[in-house]
Amino acid sequence: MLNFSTSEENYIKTIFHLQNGQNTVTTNALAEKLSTRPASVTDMMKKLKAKKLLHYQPYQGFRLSNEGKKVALDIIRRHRLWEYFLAEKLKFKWDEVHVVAEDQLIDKLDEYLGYPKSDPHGDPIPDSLGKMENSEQINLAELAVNKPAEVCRVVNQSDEMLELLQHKKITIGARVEIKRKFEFDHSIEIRLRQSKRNSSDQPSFSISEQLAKNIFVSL
Amino acid sequence: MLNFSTSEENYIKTIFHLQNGQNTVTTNALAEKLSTRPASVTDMMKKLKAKKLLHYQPYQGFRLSNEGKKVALDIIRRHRLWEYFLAEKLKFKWDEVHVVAEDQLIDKLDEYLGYPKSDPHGDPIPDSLGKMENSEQINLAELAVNKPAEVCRVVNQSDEMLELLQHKKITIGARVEIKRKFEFDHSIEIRLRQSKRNSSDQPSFSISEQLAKNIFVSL
DNA sequence: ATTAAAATTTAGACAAATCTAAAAAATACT
DNA sequence: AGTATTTTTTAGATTTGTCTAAATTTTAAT
Repeated sequence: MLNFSTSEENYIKTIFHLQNGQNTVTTNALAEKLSTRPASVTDMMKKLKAKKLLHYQPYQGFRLSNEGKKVALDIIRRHRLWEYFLAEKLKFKWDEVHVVAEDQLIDKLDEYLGYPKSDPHGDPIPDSLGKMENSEQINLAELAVNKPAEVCRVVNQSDEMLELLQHKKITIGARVEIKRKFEFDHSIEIRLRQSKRNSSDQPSFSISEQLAKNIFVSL
Repeated sequence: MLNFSTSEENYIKTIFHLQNGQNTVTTNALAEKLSTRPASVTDMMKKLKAKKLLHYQPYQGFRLSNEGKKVALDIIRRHRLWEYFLAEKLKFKWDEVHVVAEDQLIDKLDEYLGYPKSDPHGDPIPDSLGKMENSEQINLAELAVNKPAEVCRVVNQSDEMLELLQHKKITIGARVEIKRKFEFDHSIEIRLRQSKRNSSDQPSFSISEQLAKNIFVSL
């Protein structure tokens, strides 16, 4: 099934409710229900007709096609399950569930979840005042093998370091991971991970443990 | 705190992550991270600067203002709590939580909630195939006098209706009966019956036939 | 210190969703 | 039936977020 914008979904859902049975829905009725202008309704009707979600002849009103009804039911299902969740789990009053503001919702969700301090990836969750546990930064030499991390600080500004950073394109924010650690010469083999765009990994290269200790990463 | 579009939020969150510490973020870095074009980034930066969410001088990179950081933390909080919920309650794998599709989400939510058949207003919830129970319900205006029934659905969510429900404590599942119908002004006198147990009746009150038509009951 | 390359911004365009004002069609009213 | 009123549609504009291509600024390299 295709994808619809929030606006399209709103129109579809509202038409479904207005066209009890097989009645045809009028432009004005729909405009009023959606608090919009008749002209906007007409515009949208053309689009929904083009997507075969409804039957529509100019000046004749409209009704959902079978496809449109399917979409409507899917939308209604989502909205009602969501409202059930708000009332049943987050303890909103049953007549509040329509107009729950984002902030309220998040605070209740936080409460419901038991004020977790970090998300499934281990990233810290700020509290409602924006306070967040300092995500611990560790130096690159201490990073576990194969664990991607983000370069967040470089404390040594020696020529050697700057040379390395520039040459290997290690920048703040770059994602890196360690491929291997070599005990015998205290070097580590690392690799930059490009963003999704360019998903082909860069070649790996080695740097000394000494230098690595000056590069800080966060998970 | 003001309101931001999804797009703006994405930019703010991403800048926050890129500018670990007090570094300045570059146009290209941001464009790559967001899978968009540098020109689009510049456009958005102008907007965010106008909203005082970041410091920005052309060609000089940008960093979030204090206000911008506050907004970023709020966004991050929401996203991480949501991911925590997906993983902890809906049992998504920790590495799936980023890219959960709407359909999957709703099906898991349905499962988590125990496949409820109606929402907090008593409206039936379609199943994943779009099938919906239509239990025989009649509207309160059509209920016979002195015949107790159970409120199972309220279809009109106008302010007037919500006011009435709250004031008179009419809730889904409440037992009601009609004491009299007044033809002359199209009003009906109704009374809530407490549970069968406590049969001490509440005071009765009148509501318009018009409103009553929007309250559905089952016998 | 110029020049070449890379990064960034501007200019101009487009799609989505809305609006106002005006035109056209349908309906209601003598 | 013929006019007035209401409803609906069209035309043209606006806002948001994006894009491409060209211009500009910064940085790197000889």
